[in-house]
Amino acid sequence: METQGQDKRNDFLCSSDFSFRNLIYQVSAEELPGLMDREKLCVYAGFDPTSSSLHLGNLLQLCNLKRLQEYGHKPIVVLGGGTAMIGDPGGKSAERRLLSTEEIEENIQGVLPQLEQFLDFSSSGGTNSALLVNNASWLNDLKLTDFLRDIGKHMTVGQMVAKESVRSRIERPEQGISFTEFTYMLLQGYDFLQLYNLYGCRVQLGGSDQWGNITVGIDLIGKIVGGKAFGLTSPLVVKADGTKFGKSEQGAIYLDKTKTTPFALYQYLLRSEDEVVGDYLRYFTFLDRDTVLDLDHKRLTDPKARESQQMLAHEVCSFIHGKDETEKVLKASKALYADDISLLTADILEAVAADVPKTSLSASRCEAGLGIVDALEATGLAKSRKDARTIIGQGGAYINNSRINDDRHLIQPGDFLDGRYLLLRRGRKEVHLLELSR
RNA sequence: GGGUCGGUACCCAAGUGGCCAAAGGGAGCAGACUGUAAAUCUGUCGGGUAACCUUCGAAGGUUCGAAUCCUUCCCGGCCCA
Repeated sequence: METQGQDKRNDFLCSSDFSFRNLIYQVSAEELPGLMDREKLCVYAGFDPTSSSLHLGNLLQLCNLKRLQEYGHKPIVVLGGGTAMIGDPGGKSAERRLLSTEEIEENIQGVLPQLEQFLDFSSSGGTNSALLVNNASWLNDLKLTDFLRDIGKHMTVGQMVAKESVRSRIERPEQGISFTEFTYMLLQGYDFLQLYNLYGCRVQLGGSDQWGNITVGIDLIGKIVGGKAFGLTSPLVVKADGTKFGKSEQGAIYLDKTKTTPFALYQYLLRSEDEVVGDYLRYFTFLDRDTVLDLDHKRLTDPKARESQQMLAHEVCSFIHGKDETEKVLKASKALYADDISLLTADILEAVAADVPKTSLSASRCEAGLGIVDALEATGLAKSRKDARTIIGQGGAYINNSRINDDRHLIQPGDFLDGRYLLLRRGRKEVHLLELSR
């Protein structure tokens, strides 16, 4: 439940904590883990503002930075205002659309406060308070000729083409890769060099797809200033079926509560599969080793209790949205998915109104009765009227947790709890609140 | 530039004048079983209550009738230059 204090953490070595959590996929040198235990390092991870909010896919590196900060290392968050202008080919099967400077600026405005929220940037953090920098500050004014002479000269095309991110695109001629994206790795390498020179930053973190980009930086630091830098990548986070973690059918799960409600985030995590929830607990929570092992054990002996899932959802939701919000969401989740209909009251719905998708409805609109089919379609729970009818026919439509089997069913003002709220549900997962306005 | 094969619904892929809103598989969605899990099984899977409407790379044409035949164009694979 609670994040561990410094005292307890010191019982464990930083590197053994990282290996316990399976956070180390690749390291550039065997000596890095030892270094993590003996010295206070400066480490960085970059985030390109390609969207106006961070999403679950960014969470692992954020957690890693925070974890390292708690072990006394100094984290630097690099906001990729410059690299976002170019676009990372890594992990993409096709060339991506260039973002306009306006879009990037807008995204920065969204992402900046989020980054600031997860790490300790205050001076009270001492010598290892976190630092946030935007690589636009050195990339955007970089002269092309300087760049080509100072950086480009140190990399051969052969090395660059050999990188997985580039090769996978070149090998598919129908995709191809533009010179622009081909250059991306050099910019990221240059970032590392800058951070090394400016802050003495010697370690870069990233997902396993960042390996090629990270090694470019290490090479540049070695060749240009004769320095020794390191890279550490974490495994790709996947779901039980092997697809990427953090994406729902509707798209990415965002950390911004206006884009993905805390309720939706909580529900997403709560539905984690048994096979992977143990990994997630290690990656995304700050629970100590014993607690994690205990949860592993309980999951084997009493999987029905789903303690791991609940803990995961609770911890991550608290980390992102705070404890108060999480308590509300917890209450909402219990009530909305309760088998016992009596638990569903107007008060509960009122409390969760902000967390659940909601549509207001004028009283006059349903005086004469609003068809269930229309309601499902209007709220977006069903993508068409036909879809709505199909769901009802299959027994997947619920009003206030009671199944509706008749597609001609009319919603009456009296169906609204306390005359105000009505809960519409599709299948097991999707809910939508109807609010009666007077 | 020449030759050749191809472009079908979210993806893969059958269909080669009417029985085609279009086989099959995957994904998705719903249900059963469970534990708001996985696996499995069932149903569904362009839109419309229906009559019917819109779809098979694009535009034209032939025909009572076209995804299927013809013409032009666009895009891709492979081979040759």
